[in-house]
Amino acid sequence: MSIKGIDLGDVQPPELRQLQAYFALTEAVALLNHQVEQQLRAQGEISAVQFELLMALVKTESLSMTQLADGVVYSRSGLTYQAGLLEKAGLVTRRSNPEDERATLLAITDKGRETVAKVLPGHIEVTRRLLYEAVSDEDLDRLRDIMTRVRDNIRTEPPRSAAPRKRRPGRTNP
Amino acid sequence: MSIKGIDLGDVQPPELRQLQAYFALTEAVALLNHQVEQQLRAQGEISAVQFELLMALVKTESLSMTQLADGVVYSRSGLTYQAGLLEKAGLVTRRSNPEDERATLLAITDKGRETVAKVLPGHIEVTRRLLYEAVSDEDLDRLRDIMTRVRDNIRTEPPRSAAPRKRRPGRTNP
DNA sequence: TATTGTTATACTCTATAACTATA
DNA sequence: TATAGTTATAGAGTATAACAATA
Repeated sequence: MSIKGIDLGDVQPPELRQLQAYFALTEAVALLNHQVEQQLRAQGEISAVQFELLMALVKTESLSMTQLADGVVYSRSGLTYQAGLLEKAGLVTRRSNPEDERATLLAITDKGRETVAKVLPGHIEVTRRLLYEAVSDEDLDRLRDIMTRVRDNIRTEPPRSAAPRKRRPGRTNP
Repeated sequence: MSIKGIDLGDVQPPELRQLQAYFALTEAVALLNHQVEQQLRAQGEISAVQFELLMALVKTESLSMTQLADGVVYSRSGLTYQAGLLEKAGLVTRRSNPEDERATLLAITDKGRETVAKVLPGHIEVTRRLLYEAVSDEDLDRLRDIMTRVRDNIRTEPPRSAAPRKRRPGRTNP
């Protein structure tokens, strides 16, 4: 198989279909993220990352940095940076964990909850218009199942560069 | 419906399912992109954006900046920046279009083709391992169809912030 | 006047490595 | 010694606005 103009040699039809799926996937998500960023910034003055962090905190009341990092793709320093921004904006608090003085516990504030409440309807609106409008309910469930599987697949086996440090005990190799 | 710990008020079950799909989607793609970036950087010293641009040029031999911008999420200046990097690396050439001296035509070089050829097998390998391994052939086709529809849906109607300037004639409003 | 592209600039974000403190 | 987190710093990337040149 060859893509017009270049000899792609080993790219066989199944791989080509995979490439198409991959490009459609990443392009769609890039466009989607772009719009979501705008909406979150406009209505809540937060980024998509910060929204993710707030959503994680909303569900749990208090998380350590490490626990939070498990849900995001960031380096530890990047997370510290974002936590700093959120704290400065009054959306979260940081305190040390009495049971382990090394840890920092993050908790969402009332203002943080307000921000989530303020931003969430618009977020749902945007994703509905851009994502779900083009997708049947059936496909939506399928999409969720597929991507959940993909996410779990990526999260399990391969070395996560987002976690240069092993979080789980029992592993000693770098 | 409420997510533990906060009253999310208007978030009804269907919206909740949508949110779950959205988060799974973006999280999976973020993880995926991360790994792909590493592979491309390691094997070809290019970023994912640059890979996208090269792939677009491989298929067409010559594109203007505007045409290229249509396929990416970038601002014009961002594209100029990336084109500059690619040119400096010797992977593309820039020349002006004889038929419209305003335009800049990009073309991939032999070295650019070599880079694509060098990087593509690894790219396919990574996406296969991370994306397709968790997905049946059937689901893959479905995923491609769904995301293609989503992409087209986003690209058509709403105002694309990536194109602050209208590319198509006949629209005069800012 | 509208369009194509570049430049200058400022800013956001991310990662690496060194560092502190606790377990 | 290993782990949790922060800081310092450097680099990549992006966007905005002003600009030059062509249509």
